[in-house]
Amino acid sequence: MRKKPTRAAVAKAASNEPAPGEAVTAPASSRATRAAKRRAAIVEAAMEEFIARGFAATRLDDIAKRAGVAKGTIYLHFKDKESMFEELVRIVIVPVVARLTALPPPTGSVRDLIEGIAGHFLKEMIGTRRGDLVRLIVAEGPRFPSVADFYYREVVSRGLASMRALIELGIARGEIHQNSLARYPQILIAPAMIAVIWQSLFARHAPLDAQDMLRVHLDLIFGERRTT
Amino acid sequence: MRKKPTRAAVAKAASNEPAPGEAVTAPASSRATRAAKRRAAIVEAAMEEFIARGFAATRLDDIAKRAGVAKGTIYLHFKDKESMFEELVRIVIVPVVARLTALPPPTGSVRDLIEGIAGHFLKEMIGTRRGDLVRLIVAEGPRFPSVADFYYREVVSRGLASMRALIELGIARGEIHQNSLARYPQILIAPAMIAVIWQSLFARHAPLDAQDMLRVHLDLIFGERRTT
Amino acid sequence: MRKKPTRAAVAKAASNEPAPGEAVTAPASSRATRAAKRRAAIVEAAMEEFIARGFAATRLDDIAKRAGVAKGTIYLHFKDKESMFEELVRIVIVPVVARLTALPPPTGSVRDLIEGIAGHFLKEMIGTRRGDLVRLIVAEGPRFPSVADFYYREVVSRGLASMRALIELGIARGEIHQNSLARYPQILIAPAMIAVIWQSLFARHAPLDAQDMLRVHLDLIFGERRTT
Amino acid sequence: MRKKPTRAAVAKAASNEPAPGEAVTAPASSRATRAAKRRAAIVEAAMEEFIARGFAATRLDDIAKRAGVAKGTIYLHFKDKESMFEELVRIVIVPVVARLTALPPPTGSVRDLIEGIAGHFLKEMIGTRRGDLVRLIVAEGPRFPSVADFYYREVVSRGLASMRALIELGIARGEIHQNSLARYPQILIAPAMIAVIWQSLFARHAPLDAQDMLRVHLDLIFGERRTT
DNA sequence: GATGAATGAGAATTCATTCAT
DNA sequence: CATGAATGAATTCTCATTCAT
Repeated sequence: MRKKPTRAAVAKAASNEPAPGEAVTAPASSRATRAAKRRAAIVEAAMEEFIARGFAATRLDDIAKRAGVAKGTIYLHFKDKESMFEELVRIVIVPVVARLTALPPPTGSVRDLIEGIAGHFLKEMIGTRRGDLVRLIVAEGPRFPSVADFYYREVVSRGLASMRALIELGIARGEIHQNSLARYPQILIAPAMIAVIWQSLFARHAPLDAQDMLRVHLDLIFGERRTT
Repeated sequence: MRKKPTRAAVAKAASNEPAPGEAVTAPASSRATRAAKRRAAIVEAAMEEFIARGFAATRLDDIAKRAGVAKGTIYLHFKDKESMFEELVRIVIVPVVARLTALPPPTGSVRDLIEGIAGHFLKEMIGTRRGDLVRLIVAEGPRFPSVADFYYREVVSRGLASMRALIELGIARGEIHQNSLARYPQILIAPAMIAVIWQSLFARHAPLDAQDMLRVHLDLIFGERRTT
Repeated sequence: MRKKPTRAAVAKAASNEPAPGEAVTAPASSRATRAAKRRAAIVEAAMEEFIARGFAATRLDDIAKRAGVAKGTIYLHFKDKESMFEELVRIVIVPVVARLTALPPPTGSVRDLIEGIAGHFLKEMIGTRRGDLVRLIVAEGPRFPSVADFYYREVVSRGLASMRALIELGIARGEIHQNSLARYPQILIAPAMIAVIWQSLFARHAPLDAQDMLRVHLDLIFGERRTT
Repeated sequence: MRKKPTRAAVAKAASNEPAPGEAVTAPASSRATRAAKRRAAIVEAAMEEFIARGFAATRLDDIAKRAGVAKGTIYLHFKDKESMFEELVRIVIVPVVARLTALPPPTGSVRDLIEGIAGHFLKEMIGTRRGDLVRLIVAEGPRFPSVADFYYREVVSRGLASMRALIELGIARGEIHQNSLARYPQILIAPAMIAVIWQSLFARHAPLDAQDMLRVHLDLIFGERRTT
């Protein structure tokens, strides 16, 4: 799931105790921390570049420049461009997964729950790095099956499972009347996905109020709200 | 100092013999016809390659090989790789636009109308070149604004306008009860789009019955059908 | 996925062993020194090739081969072929300019002065790289206005100014009787230029004794020497 | 001396009598004439292009376009680019040679004679195609020995012989006092050559009054004119 | 560990030349 | 004869990857 942690990374973790008798000014972390920071900088920079240009058109040179490291340094952290890309997606997606798993405090109506989750999701996605990441995966998926696989396994299937659970809860509570919806939790997600893609492609032609669209869509599922 | 009969040339020479017994009226292919065929072959090949690899990773060499022409021939038809890509999208999209415009024979219920259209759309899109084209545009759009623009202008805006018209008709006829839906025809389209993208990314993990999902989604909008 | 020790790299590694018994003080060539040597090698090689074939017909590949570096290395030093050519001319011309500026120790007769200068000039130019450079500039000047400009500014205008000064000195001292000559210092130079061009074009048909021709020309200006 | 006249040219000259009984509206010339015109157009166009861009950088496509013929037509008249260039120079130079040979109507003083000839030469050369041709030969000579050879044989050696004859006449008549000048007729020509080259390289920096410079130079040889 | 100069395979593009029409 | 579409060798330039310092 996580890839082989790179020779270098391992070495880093293992060795590099300050030589005995050497001044240990910067407490403990020193080397290891700096390395970690570098790695983070590379990941961050790479993500920006990959999103902006796609895999093939991204130059390691630019990543290095943006990350403030030398080109060679990248190879201390990643085997090559391809595995960098694959690891990258993993690294960036993990926190998303965490949030997905740390599900909802099941209070209030199912609609409010979903509206809250989806609203939050949209806020995080629209016009954000994260939203672009989705587009990146759509774009490069076919050439990086392992990325598509990972994304499906970690994000899509889990997300859909959560949605399905919520839908079933809604049905059980009588909030949702259409039983068959549980078969296609994708329908619940679809407008949000569309909104994300819309932003990066057509925002300048026709801005889209994703939150409002979400509400309309939920009205479809839960029935229109009484504005009372 | 150059030249040699070339596999392609040979093949062409061979294939152009009219089948025995066939009328030899038109002196085989006129020069213009030949050129047109070549061009079509290039377009076809290029589309395959671009879809399979994305813009940057596609080699003109491969396009040429697949189209059965020499590399240089491509440059007789297209200025360079970029404009080839841009023109390509236009060329392939135009027939789609035509079909969009030649819209509905307004018979029967709005639901049947939409189900017919969307069903046809899905059948044409899923697992087809055309579906992949959508993914390609999503993937390359940000780096080819002119492509995104064109697609928005010719396909998206028109398609949405049609959908909006249908929704309004549905509302007027009392088939659709949620007026606000007319504000977001995207919602009508969303599941179909999702299905298209799903196919090219996740089909092997979890096949998706797009037609069935469409029905469920329409049930959401029009109310569930009595199975009577 | 790349690499291989490369003839050049091997050669370099071999040649850099300090000769046995040689002082090994300076740790061979520092990185900077190496780079400078490489650059010099490229400049040298490029000059040879450009002179031999002209700008358009020169292949970067050949320059690289002759310089003993990889093709890509050239691009670490020069933006592209054109700017390489332009910089090259500058680089090669600068020392010439220096010598032009470090004028003459004004001893003896003006004629002797000029004969000394021009003789030296001819010795340096005829059958030398430097002479060919002049031809190269004549050849490529129209397509490289910046080169022609540079050459005019740095060499031609300065050279003519020096000549004019000498002519005026000659007039003042009564060695030159034709005042109008100061208007056209080009006349002083002309035979030398002709000689330079002659060498590279017609030497094998009819060798030209440039030094002797120069003497005859100076006789024209200063009056024939008494052979006493 | 002249190259093989090209299969096509020969054929053209030989055959193409109008078919008997055919209307001979456009008298005699018809085919042959048109071909000759074409050829002339190609020569003219090629000369323009070669002068403007040099041999290597000139595209046959551009020559064809400028000449108003198809690219293939060029190959009916010339074997390939190289021999086209070589023949071209010959073709353009021949009339020059003719004029050189049809030399002097030996009237008046030698100085007037030379001033007339050189003046005419300058008028024809400066800022003209013909002047640029000289530069072209200087530029491409080393890569086209046959061109340099031809030019030397037909133009340079003859021109110098003429000059030498004139100088000797001048010496015999007492107009020229420096006997050694006859050894280097190049000196007589040098300023004119310089002027020609100057025009195409430095004219925009510093215009040069070639005729005036010529006069000053002749004053050097013949003594200053009394303005009486 | 870091660096970045060097490498050279690879890709886009050009253009002289051919040849079917 | 003329044409110009087609060819593909040749050339420039890029960039992932390596490795000496």
